[in-house]
Amino acid sequence: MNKKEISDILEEMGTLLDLQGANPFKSRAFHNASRAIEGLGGDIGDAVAEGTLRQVKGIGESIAKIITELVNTGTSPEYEELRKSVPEGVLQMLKIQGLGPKKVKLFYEKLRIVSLDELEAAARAGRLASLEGFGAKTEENILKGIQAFRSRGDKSLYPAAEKAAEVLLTALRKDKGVIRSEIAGSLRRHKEVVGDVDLLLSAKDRDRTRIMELFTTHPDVQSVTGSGETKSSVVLKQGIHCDLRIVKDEEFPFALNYFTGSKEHNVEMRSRARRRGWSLNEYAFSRLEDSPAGRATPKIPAVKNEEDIYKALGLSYVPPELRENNGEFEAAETGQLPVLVTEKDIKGTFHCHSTYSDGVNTVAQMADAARKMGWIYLGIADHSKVAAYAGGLSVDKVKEQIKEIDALNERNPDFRILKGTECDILPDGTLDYPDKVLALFDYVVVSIHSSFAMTEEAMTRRIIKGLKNKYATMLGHPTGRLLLAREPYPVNMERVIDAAADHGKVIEINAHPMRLDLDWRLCRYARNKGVHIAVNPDAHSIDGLHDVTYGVGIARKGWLRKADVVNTGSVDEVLALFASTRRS
DNA sequence: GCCGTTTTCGGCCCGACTGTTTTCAGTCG
Repeated sequence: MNKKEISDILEEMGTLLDLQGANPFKSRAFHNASRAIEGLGGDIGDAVAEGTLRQVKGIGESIAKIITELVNTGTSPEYEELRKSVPEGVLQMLKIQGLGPKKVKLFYEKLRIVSLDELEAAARAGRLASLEGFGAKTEENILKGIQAFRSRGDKSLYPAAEKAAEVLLTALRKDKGVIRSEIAGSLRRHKEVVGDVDLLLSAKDRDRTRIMELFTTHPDVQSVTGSGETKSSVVLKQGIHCDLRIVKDEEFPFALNYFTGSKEHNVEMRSRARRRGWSLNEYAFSRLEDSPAGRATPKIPAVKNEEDIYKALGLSYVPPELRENNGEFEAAETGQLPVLVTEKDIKGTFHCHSTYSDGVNTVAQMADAARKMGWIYLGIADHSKVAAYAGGLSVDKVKEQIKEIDALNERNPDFRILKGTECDILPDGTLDYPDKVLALFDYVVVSIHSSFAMTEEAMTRRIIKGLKNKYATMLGHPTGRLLLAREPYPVNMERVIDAAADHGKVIEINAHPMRLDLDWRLCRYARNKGVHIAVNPDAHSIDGLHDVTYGVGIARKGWLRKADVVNTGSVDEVLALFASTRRS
């Protein structure tokens, strides 16, 4: 059992204790332990074997015992006992916005509701209003919440799906029979949320069965929903659906193109092939029987890779992220497609949390992980004082953190930790620290965490006022979609971007795993206005740094080049840009 | 359940919002 699985089980145990109405501090201990394990560097198996678990803050005698059992046997009596106490459907109800353990417990105990379907029926029938403290409005909100949950479905966020896909591909590539292999589908197109993972590989016919078996028996596979010679489908332990297709190597470019999509892009590709007298499918180009009258069908060119397919159709190579039939064909025809920013261009990032506020790793650990990713700087931007729930920093703490960062920088001259803050924009548009405190930082990320129920006009003014502060550098999670489950707060982003352009401020693409933010249209709008864009993971742990991939995807879909992204610059370039944001 | 002593018990993050109340509990970030 790995770190993630242990952390998830501890989290679930905490939730189950909440549902039982156990001592809230006990349940919190489990939630804390879950976070502690998540932030643990190194292998959990090693920690158990070396007996160093108890040294981790938040892990005491009882939880250390549970973790040891989980690692050694795959389960634990305490966990099994807790699971038995609550039907599975009850846990699902907690995923509905606005429902917490207290209300769910009430539904379960008073009305014997044990599934989302039953909850929905009860809300429709007005049976929830019979409970003390519940009324029509609550029922309405619950129905809305269920609908939102269902429409969201069992989709996964990009970073999680990408990680799962890489693990499988790495395992499959070890088989000598695998010639070429690639992630396909919406994941390759870098969609923010993906429904399932498509893997494609090429191999000789005689190797197919063996490779398929390697796939369906992989340790990450929970259940096999279909298996054949050329296609198998499984559900992974993370709940992600995953398909594997195996084709002949000469078919690989066509299959990769076809299964990458999008559907709209494929339709246009095929129609362009037809105009040349060819037919295009997932295996090959072929000559049309009835080619366009009066014209000789051109010879079908040899295709070795995807680039060759585009070349044959008179197009430059279209990166997967742009394949939406959204202007990419026109640009590819005339050689206007930009060279897009890549993950390798990223030299660091700015919006990360540490143990000073609600992160699980120390500043030093975060910096060390960033260095190992090949970055040359990392900006720490912990919460400001009003965000008490997240351990927002008092002014004294700010000074303490700055001192620590200065000391770390002195010791490691080859890596730079940048001093930032994620400062709340208060309801009246002022910032949560006075100017003389803001002046202490290298840069200031301003963002909204409270009072979401404003009119669009009021919210837009609030954000623009916050952003216009002399010390504000960058707008954090800009489109207000704080959670997948939550509707974005009302804001006119075009006006905010215009204001950022006028005052030389930066807009971030926030890539927190639970957040869907600046979408690619706004990204493109900002670029066209000359606004600088930063790709930030909003990482709360060393693993969270990986989520920068999410923002890179959005940047690519917004047609951003390396030069458009702030964090492709050197330390000096970045600091100079940040200094320039203070002129206004 | 964990932590850290003022060292084996007592404290553990808090302010705003919502829907229901008429003084507050539950949820969220």
